[in-house]
Amino acid sequence: MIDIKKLRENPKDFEARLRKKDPSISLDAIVALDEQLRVKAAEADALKNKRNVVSKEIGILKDANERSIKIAEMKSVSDEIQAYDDQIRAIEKDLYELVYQLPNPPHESVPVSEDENDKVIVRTHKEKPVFDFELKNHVELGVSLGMFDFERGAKISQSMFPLYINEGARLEWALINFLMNTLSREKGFTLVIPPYLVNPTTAFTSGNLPKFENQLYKCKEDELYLIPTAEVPLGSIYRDEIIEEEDLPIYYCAYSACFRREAGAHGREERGLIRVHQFNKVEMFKYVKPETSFDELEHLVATAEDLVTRLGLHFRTALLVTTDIAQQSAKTYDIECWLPAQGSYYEVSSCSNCVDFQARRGQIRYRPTGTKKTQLLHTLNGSGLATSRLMVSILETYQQPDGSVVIPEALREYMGGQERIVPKNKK
RNA sequence: GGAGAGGUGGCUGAGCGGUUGAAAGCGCCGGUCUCGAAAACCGGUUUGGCGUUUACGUCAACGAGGGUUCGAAUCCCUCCCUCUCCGCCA
Repeated sequence: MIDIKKLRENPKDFEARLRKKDPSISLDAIVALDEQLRVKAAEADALKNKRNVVSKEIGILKDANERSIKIAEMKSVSDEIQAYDDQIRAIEKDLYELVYQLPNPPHESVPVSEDENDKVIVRTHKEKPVFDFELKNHVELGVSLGMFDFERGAKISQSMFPLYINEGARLEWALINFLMNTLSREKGFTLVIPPYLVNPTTAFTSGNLPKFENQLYKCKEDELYLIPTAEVPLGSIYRDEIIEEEDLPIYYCAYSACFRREAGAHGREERGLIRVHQFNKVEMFKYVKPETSFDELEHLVATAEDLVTRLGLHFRTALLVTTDIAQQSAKTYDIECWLPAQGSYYEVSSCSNCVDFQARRGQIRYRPTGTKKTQLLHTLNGSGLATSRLMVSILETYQQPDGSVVIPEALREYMGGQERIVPKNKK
């Protein structure tokens, strides 16, 4: 959520910044409603003050006549206040409906463009692997190796709900273990197992509600949403709390299944595991002091890059343009792995600095040492990493001419030393 | 799921219709004392909005949201959460 006080100071400037993200944004209605709200609230406050003062007098008055006169007088004041409060509620409702739709303004360092292809490739790692045989894509590989069964997944649930079997499931768990171990043992992240179903306030804090409700699975009876990423529960751990400065920064990581309705279009090349309704991801989340948040973002990206590097994959890191970053983010880097059979790069991690956008929604604050005044802190999130996507890149990158797949060295200790996944008929 | 009890400031815990934003104790911060510390004593110690701005004024908040009332932490309704007992269950 944006800072309405800052908006008030210079609406045109604020609007210009927001338009870099979404050119259709106009703040005129918000500014007008905010002005109305403050006028009404000031008038209502004056009346409430009067009522408070006189009500106290009534409490100590002995004379019955005087009492009933004042009570009658206050009765009409109260009616007036009631009318004001009704109006204020209506204005607030209109105002916040609009404010909740607004995205986080992008940081100055983000390239301004409406074309996602204008993203800046800031780093690449390793060369593209070269193959001297005909490549299979991850679906062909995974199915022939008995790792996935998409038909039966659809039978059990729906299409785009994958079923991992045998070495598919083992490799997925190996990846998750590798990521969780590395982040917790070497990178200073505290391990978390969060709830996968969250209440509306939690989904609001992350930024998913109200604007993107149609992307979430909902348990209507219980007013709960299935999480689209562990970012959502991790970001509400300290909601409505005040943290001491000395306790910052706080790093958490969590594995979770992620559930997304993916309402809208998907390309036909997004088969297999690339875009599914349920996938696995290890998520990193940071609570930090505002002045450190952009440095923390660079560290977060470096951490994610290190994870991909250890898996021996070719990837590139992209700084996304203003119109391509998520609404809650001020600046986002994507890490894109090379998918040799598809001949394209695909996102395996997205690292964002949300600055105070989520902190304001969730009232997550800290108290700078030696001061009385609290301040909103900054939150960051990054995939570390999306294992279902990684699986695609690993299979396609490590495939062999005989249809087997070599297991990346970093994962072997989590696979009981196994070095290769081979087709059943060759075992 | 059934029956009962309860949710108050960093914590413990009073208040149950009228100077209570909230007693008291603990904790914490500052001061006195001390070579220093402890003890003792004195003072301070929630958060947010609006307006002026070191000070200050005012509104709001006692799980959340509604309602009753001139006036609500206190009464009523709905929801959420915690605890105890029973049931069920990995």
